[in-house]
Amino acid sequence: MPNLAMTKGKRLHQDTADLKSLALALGLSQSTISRALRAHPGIPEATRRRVIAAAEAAGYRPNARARGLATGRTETIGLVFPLQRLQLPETNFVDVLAGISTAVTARNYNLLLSPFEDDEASVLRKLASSKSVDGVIITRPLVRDPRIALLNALRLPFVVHGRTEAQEPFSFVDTDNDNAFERLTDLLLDYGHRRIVVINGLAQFRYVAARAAAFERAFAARGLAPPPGAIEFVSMTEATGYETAMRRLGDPAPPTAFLCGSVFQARGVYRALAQHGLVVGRDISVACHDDGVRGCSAMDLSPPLTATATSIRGAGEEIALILIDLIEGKAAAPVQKILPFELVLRNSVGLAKPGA
Amino acid sequence: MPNLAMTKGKRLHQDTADLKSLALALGLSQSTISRALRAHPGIPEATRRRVIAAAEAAGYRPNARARGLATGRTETIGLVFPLQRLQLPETNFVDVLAGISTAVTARNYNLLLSPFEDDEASVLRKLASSKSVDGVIITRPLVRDPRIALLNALRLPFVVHGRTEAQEPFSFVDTDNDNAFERLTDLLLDYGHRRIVVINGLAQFRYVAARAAAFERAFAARGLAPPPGAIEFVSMTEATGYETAMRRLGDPAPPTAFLCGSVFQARGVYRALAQHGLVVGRDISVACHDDGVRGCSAMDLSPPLTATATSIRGAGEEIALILIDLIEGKAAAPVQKILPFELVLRNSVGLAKPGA
DNA sequence: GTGTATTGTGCAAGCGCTTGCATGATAAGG
DNA sequence: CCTTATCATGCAAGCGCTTGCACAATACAC
Repeated sequence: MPNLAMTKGKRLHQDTADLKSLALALGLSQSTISRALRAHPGIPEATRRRVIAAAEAAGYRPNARARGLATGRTETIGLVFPLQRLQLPETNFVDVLAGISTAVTARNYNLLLSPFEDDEASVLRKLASSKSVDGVIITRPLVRDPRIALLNALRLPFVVHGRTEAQEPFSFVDTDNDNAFERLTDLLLDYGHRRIVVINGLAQFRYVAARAAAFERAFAARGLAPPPGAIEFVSMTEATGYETAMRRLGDPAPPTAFLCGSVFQARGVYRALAQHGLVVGRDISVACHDDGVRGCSAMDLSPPLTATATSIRGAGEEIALILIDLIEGKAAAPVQKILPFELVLRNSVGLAKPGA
Repeated sequence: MPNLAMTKGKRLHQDTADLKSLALALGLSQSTISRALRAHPGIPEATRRRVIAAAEAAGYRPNARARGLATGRTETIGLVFPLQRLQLPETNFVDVLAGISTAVTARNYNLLLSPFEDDEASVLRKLASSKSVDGVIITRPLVRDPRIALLNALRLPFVVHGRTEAQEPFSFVDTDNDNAFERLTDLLLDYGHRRIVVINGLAQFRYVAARAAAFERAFAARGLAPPPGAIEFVSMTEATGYETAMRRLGDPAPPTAFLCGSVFQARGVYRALAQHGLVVGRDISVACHDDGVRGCSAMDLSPPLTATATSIRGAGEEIALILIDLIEGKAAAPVQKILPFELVLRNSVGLAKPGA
């Protein structure tokens, strides 16, 4: 009887490394091997060790498909996203992805990337009905997002990166946008600014709406109303930040402060201000929210930019961990986590000019 | 007998959407359904239509695991990469990933992301023996890369992004680094430059070695020898470009031209030159290779940078397409493709100062 | 009308694993 | 020494699909 355990070393004999041959080689049944490998109770320590040693030597790894078929699990999670988000230069998506990758690796899961061009729903349906993943992550919820209902109907575990309005419960991880923007607005108000322009994101996203509301709340809390047209709903890019700032600086009563949704936009604002010969922190103030995107830190602008800081990568990790917990039954249905932020004061905010 | 084909519409009844129930509902055997769905010959058009309609109505999609187990295929390819490449800000990896994603989506395959921390070999082994993918993509080959032999031994189809020395045949897609660098060097030589500093990548990678050799070849072709210490083997970042340029500008006989491996490095060089009050294209020349990384184009520097241009995203697409062809038997074993480049002349290269 | 193709469909055996239940062996209890 | 609990292991039935082969029905030839 060939003892696979003895043939370790240089040779790779994956070809025959299935349960059956292992069983044959060890003189045990497939069930025993399987249980030993999974550390099921009832298998004596000695046997287990023997099995594990043999498996290792043979380079045995259970066939994922067969295992999946038998268990109904794939130990794979899916990340569903618009293909475009990998193509645009200015995005925090890669950071989220990095976080997810880290968590998935740590938990020994696989990550299936499911980009879509325009029909996200059908990708989700396919993932669900073909049972290629145990759960999915979806991102950037709209203000009212139909995916929640769909995924619930499909009974596919999922975690959303971001919140949304929905009848039904769902799990999400989100930045504390509301409080971050209220805090930033408060700060600017404290410094005497009233003519603040918010360079926000596109209106269809929930987080954008939340930020707008937070901005208004901060004003309202002091019995003030934000100036009309204070909030600009534009994309999250340097170019847009630049254009918007340039345009608003031409206002009859130009803003004394800009509040940006991302460091990308803030960069553009800085460029516009420089072009106008305005010194940030002295002539005009800028603050923003900083997701901690790689290579685009509020700290690296000059002057360094006052911002609410969070780690979008950390969010990615959190999301994946929660999804896996959900899948493994280690957590119950709606896990809702709002990540804290930290306000980091730097030199980009100063007192509003008295005359302004 | 319930006719699933009639119950189309709002209801989602994925729960029972397996072959067996479909067969039952249609009064056909599972084999027939399976064959009809896969357009096997011998199934009359009429039956096929009926089956497809019913399947669609029922939201049926074959269970990927079961199908995989039966066919030995998963229609999934793996991308194996150091987790780190998703964490660093300056990388062309995301662009490659975008290209791969595009191709994979177009060919209706899935993409499994397999990051590793340090032990790539064991990830590859696992992928192979657990049969979770039909093939893998590996990147950035070393000068002599053990992965080739490993993957061949594992009999896992694979395509390498980049070339390497190897006894055995293997498939790859690579930029034409050799000729691009020879061409760039030629250009600088034409302009009279001799004291050129090459800011290359880290020496362990094959493409770095190829570029160094190309540089020397261009000199040799004119019976010249490059100045000693001409080639700097450093990382591909702005910071490194800056530091290296600063250092070399302090040479007793400072370079009259810099040749950079990436736009990232070139940016750093520009910064260093500006700091020295040198005008690019007049006082000193710079050229580089431009992979077309999102958000980091040679065109956007000022002055715009003369460069050999390729599309790293296109390379990603190509790689995935070739791997899929290989898997599907549409291509035979070693497919080796070297992507062309285009030399784009801009304003960053001028004549070497006579006295220099 | 018989013989042979051709056509449409089904049977059943896997694919490689997990797992409920059964079984034989050993240990413990009286 | 027999009974019962405990332990270590195996049997066999799936999981949901694909596919080689067989078969019945129909079409065609003569």
